[in-house]
Amino acid sequence: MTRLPPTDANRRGELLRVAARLFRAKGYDGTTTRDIADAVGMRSGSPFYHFKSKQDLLASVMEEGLLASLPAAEAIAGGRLAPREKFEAMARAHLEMVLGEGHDFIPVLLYEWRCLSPELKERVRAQKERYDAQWQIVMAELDAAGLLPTDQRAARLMVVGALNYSVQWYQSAADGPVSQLARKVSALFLPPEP
Amino acid sequence: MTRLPPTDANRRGELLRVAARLFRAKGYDGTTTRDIADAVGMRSGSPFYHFKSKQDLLASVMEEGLLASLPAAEAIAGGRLAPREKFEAMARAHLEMVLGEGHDFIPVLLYEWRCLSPELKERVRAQKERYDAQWQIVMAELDAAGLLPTDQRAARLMVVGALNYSVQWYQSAADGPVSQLARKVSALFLPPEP
DNA sequence: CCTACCGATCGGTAGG
DNA sequence: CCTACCGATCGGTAGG
Repeated sequence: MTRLPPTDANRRGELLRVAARLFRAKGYDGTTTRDIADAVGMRSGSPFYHFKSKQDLLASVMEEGLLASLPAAEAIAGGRLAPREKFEAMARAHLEMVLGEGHDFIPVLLYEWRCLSPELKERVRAQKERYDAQWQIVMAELDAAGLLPTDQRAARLMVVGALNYSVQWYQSAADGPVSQLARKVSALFLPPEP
Repeated sequence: MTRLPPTDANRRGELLRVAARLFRAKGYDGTTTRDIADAVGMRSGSPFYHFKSKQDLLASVMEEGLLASLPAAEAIAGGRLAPREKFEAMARAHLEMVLGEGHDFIPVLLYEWRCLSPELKERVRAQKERYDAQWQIVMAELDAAGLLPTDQRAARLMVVGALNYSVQWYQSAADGPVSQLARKVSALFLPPEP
């Protein structure tokens, strides 16, 4: 581990990481800009040198999370796996983004959405929809293979909901690794293999 | 509709209903006790005549929601329906508590849990566990009938997660009535009928 | 339940 | 990025 010299760019990155962690743990309204400044060793006014406002920091956390999640999702959805395996791979990647060590960005997106102003919602929405579109691809292929017992929209929202809710209860000790959880999700949602 | 004379008891009830609505819409930390007082036509200090603190009001909202949900859940779980029908009835009741007109209490429980102090969490937990226990009964009967392709705990948490997440996307116009959604949930989670 | 109020805190800014 | 600060707001209370 070499320590980088502090630059504007990596100070900004530190603020994003720390803000994500605190927003997740205490909520957007429950976290003060002073909490964030303290956690990175800045004075209370200094975060506003890097971000226009507290809301801007929140939106940036969400964008960062989506930007980090998209490549894996696109690779899986656009790849050549069979529908069943594609579904499980997508579930595993999704769980990783939501439960993985230091992955606080997507939970913030999920739970603090209403704290964004309408304009900032618009700013984040485009990338959010690009992510949802990957799930739609996977669900459409399942449907085409006769593996979906209900309509694609309802199925997708239920699956994603079940995965997202895992942040509320998952403990790696009790529930096993993420890959094992993904297998259970697949067993639960898809009809048994013939 | 007859208008009741204002008593301490029904003023308290008004505060609970209004607080539930505002906590759900704007979050606990995003709602001020002044917002709540305004919405029921009181002065800013008056809610504290009915509740010791803002946190006490939050915990009371949650308890109220659980107290209202428990009878239906216990009737279904303890009833004589076949496992498949019992599951669907439970899902419908759960969706009703989460999506129904004026039912803001349970969503507050789901999304503002972390805002409670440890002592207040303890106060609410007992009733919360009583509700979860009804789901456990239903899942155990499904399992005994060979209708669960994975372990009961994981299945229960996924199902409840999928149902709870519906508050984020459900629109009665686009998604149909709750009873129809419950049927889809049942089709998605349970193996096809022979 | 209202009046009148307090102490603390908060997001944000000017100037360097 | 720090210093020094402001205007606004917030949960809560004493006294009636």
